[in-house]
This record gives sequence, C-alpha cells and structure tokens, in this order.
Amino acid sequence: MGIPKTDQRYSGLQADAGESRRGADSEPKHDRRTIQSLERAVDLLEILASAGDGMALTEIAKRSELNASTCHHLLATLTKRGLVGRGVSRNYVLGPRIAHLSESRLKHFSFVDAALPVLRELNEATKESVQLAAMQGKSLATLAKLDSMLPVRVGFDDEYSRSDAAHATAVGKAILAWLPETEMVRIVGTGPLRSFTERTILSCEELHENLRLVRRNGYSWENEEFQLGVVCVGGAVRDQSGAVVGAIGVSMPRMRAKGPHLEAVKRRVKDSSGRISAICGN
Amino acid sequence: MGIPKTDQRYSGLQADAGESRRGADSEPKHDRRTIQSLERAVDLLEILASAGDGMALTEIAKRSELNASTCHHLLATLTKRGLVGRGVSRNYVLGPRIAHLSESRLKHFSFVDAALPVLRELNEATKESVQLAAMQGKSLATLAKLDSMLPVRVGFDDEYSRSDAAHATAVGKAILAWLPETEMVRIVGTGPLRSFTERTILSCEELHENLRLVRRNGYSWENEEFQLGVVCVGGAVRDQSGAVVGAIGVSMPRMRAKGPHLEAVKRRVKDSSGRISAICGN
DNA sequence: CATAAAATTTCATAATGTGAAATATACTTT
DNA sequence: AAAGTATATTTCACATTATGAAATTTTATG
Repeated sequence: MGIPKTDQRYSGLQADAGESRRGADSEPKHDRRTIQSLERAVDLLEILASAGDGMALTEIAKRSELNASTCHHLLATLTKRGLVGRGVSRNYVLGPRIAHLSESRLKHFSFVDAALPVLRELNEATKESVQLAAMQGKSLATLAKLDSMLPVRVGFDDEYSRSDAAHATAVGKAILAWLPETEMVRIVGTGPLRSFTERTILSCEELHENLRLVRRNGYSWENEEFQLGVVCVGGAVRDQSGAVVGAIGVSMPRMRAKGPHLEAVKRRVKDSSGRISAICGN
Repeated sequence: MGIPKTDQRYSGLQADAGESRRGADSEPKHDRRTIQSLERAVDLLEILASAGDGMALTEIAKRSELNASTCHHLLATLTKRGLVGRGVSRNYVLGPRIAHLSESRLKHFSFVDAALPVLRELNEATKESVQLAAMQGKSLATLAKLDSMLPVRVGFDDEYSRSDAAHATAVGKAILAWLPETEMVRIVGTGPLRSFTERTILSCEELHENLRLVRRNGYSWENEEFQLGVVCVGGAVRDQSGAVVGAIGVSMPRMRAKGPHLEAVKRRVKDSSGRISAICGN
C-alpha cells in the first residue's frame, strides 16, 4: 500500500488491435461451441496424467501456456471436487475421484455398444459382411454381425459359439496373436489342429509363424481356411490395460478378395479395431 | 422471423429482487473461490457416474437443476474431450478418457504418499506412535512409522518385515479381518499359532472369533499380544475395488490404554483409515 | 535471519458462460 | 405418410463470471 497502481489490465489479450468495442462481428477468442474454462480444466487433467508423478503449479502453468493464477483457480476447483489431489511436497496429482468415475464407468460399460457404431461404419464403407467376436472361456463367440448388402455376399450362419475354430478364422487369429503364450496354448492346445478345409492350418508351428506375422502387420487374415470361397480380415480390440477383449472381422467372397479392394479392407479393419480399442480406453 | 421478441432475459437469476444494478457490494451468485462452469461440469460427471447406464439430456438437466441448454454446452465440451461419450440410443455416458486418466493415476499412485499426511495428523492428535503396514507375500511389512513425542512411548524397533506375527498385532488383524478366507488361511495357516507373550491368541478358532468382532467394530485391537506393556489399535485401508491394501495402527503403553484416551484413539483410527481409503479411491 | 521463489488471493475489467427462444432432429400417433 | 409432440441443438443478447496483473502470503533456500 502506497505504491500507485498502474492498471493497464488485460494487456495479454490485446492481440488484434484496431477493433473498436462491441464491434458488429468481433471475432471470438475461442471455439464458441465449447466452454473455455472447462476445456482448460481438461487440459490440466491431461497434463497431470502425462506427467505421471505430480507437478508444481508453475510447471503446469508453463505446460498449459496459461496464467499461473488461472491455473490455480482451475486446480482449486478440481481439487475441491476430488478430481485433483495433492501428493508428496504438495504438488498436484490426479485425485481419488478419477478412480471413482472410472470404476463406475467400467461397471456399466458394454463392449458391444462401444463397437457397434464403428462396425456399422465399417460395414457401409467396405460393403462387406462384418462381425464382432470375443473369447468366452475356450470358445469363440460372435457378439454382433452385420451382413453385406451386395448380391454376392458372405452370410454368417447362426454359428454363434465355436470352441475349436479359433486357429481357422481371422477373428480367432486376431485374438490369439495378442494373448499371452499360456492363454493361447490353453485355447488351441498342443496337438494337431482341427481341419475345416484343405487350406486350414494344421500344425502349431505354422500357426505360430502365422500369428507372428499378424502381430507384425497389425491385422489377421484367413484364406478359405474355415469355409471354401470365403476370405476374412480381422483386427484385435484391446482395453485400457492393453489386454485383448475381442476382435472384429470383415468377410468377403474369394472373387472380391484382391487388388485395391482387399487393401482398402485391410486398412479399414486396422483403423476400425484401433478406434474401438480407443473407445474401450486407450 | 416476424414474431416480436419479448426479451425478458436472465429472469431465472432474478431471485433476489430489490438489488439495483452494479450495487456497491452485489452478493456473488456462487462460491467465488471456484469456477462455476467447471463445478457444474463435475456435477454432470458425478451424475453420469451415479446413473450407471447412460442418461438423456433432459434427465441430466433435471437432476443437475441446470438449464438444458447450459447442460448441452457443458456436455458438448466434455464429449469433445472424451470425458463423456454417447452410448446406445445416443444418450450420454462417461467417456473413454476417464479410463485413460484413471490408468495413468494408478500407475503413479503411491499408497504410502497417500497415507502419510493423514498418518501425521493421527500422530499429532493422539500423541502416540503410529504406523502403516501392508502384506508383502506372507509377511507383514512396516511401510512408515511416526514415533510418539511423549516421554513414555512405544518405540518401534527396526522390525520392518515379519512373516509370522499377523495374528498377534493390530495392523495384522486389521488386514486379516477383511481378506478373503483363502488368503487369510494362506497367511496364518491352519495349525497352532506362534506365541509371543502369554496373551497371544494361539488357536485359529479364537482368532476367527476375534476377526469377526474386528469386522463388526470397524477397527482391530491387540492387548499385549505381541509385546508386554504395549497395546495397539488398528484399521484397514482399502482401494477403490474394496480390497484391503494395508492397515494403520496406533500403539501406546498399557498405562494410557484406557478411558477416554483409548476411546478417542479408536475413533480416530477408524476415521483415519477411512480417510486413507478414500484417497485410495472410494 | 534474510532473501528469493513459488503459491495464493484480490480485484478491476471485458470476455465468456448463460439461458430464453428459435430451430432442427428424433420419436409417436393417427 | 403426415401431422404432432417431445427432445436435442444452435443462436445470440446480455450481465455474470472467468480472467490475469499485481499484491500478498507462504514456503524454500542461501
């Protein structure tokens, strides 16, 4: 008290000069469809998540490119509500309420619901039959399927749960490829594999080699190994911990499984499985 | 267009009439220490978490007692950032980013760090020696301890990890009481228990009876069962899934373990273990 | 104990969040 | 189908509220 106040405020926002007050169409300073303070708060949460082991206010302010005071206001609110907490040496960390929200989400989360919109899009884009499957115990269960609308198409029968076909289908291989070794062995066994067509992989060695390629490529495939005339491309779906929870697959008649169409299908399967995994938590 | 605009806006906030505009000390409409829009957004997240299986906008607006439009703005922002998603029939659900944040939090979360401030408070309040312990395999490990500052006090020796004393200590019993039966048996075994003093519980039946009481009371206790002259009160610490991750304990000389002081210690141990559990996720 | 650095609070100001109304979209009902 | 109804989304004028520079308090460091 005693020092005269300079009061040249809000200078930080005077970027575009020459605009008189209440101009007819003054440009908004941010995406008016969203709420600035809330977006900034989410930024802070993401920063705390990325930094791992807690962070001081100044550091957060620097990374978020926000005024330290603004940061503090936001963090104080988040702290009050438990989304942010204070760790050792009182620096900011993600709070207990985050775990609570996540717990609640997980309890009511449906894998199928999450996948369906993406599956529909895949079906539209490829014009082929698509399916979603998951392991239930030792058998591969089809959780959802959308048929192609083309005159010549792959029609899935009601084979909703098979216990010995994982090695012969694209969805099965997509799952097997990312399972821990022991789990994989539990499902396919160690003996000779069941044959469905003359192209079915019969030896465990050949299957192992095939799964290695699946991991390298990011998608699985199947060349009339389960049904003659049907070719299928599959992709794994993972949850937030990285564990496989299921797989998607696009099935098409042999006649269409070539050239640019096949390449497009592979690309889209990879993309779609990644997107579903993202919805599941990554 | 063509309909004359009535424009009697912001009528929803005209709760306290008689206050002329820009009054010298116009009462703030909310806690000025926090950011309104952000608090409202957190409200919405909590509502979505409680409702479980998704909710329509109107329902959310009703429960939050907010204008539907305001709700929509907030939800749109949260959706853009992945904290909220759209479930079946496009109603709002908690989004994938919640899982991501929680995952990151869990990865860097230290149980000891979370407990320390509360432990310090407990130490200050009771003036007694306090400790934090957890099961590591079959042995009970002391993770942190704070000695009493009174002249006559319980001094912990460097017994940082004991494998056969769970049944004879308050922290051990606090953990055992909430462990699944099989886990409990794995730790204490089925045979006769090791004796430390003439008061140590030696039979499994008696231990079972004691643990039942621990569950009923919400705290454990130990009457010179491990060391003569030392009385201890313990409380379990749980994570968000409800599983026991450890326990805290307050140890005092027999001479002080009575009357109002003992009652206060019991109450505070219950409270502190609950608070640490809350920080761990509930 | 001094001095610097970081955290928190205060407060004037205008930018932004707000909500009534308008419009668009999704569901029923006839 | 078409009309009607409920629900969702967008728009926009306005005043409340978020914002950030500066002051103050707290915490770390020489």
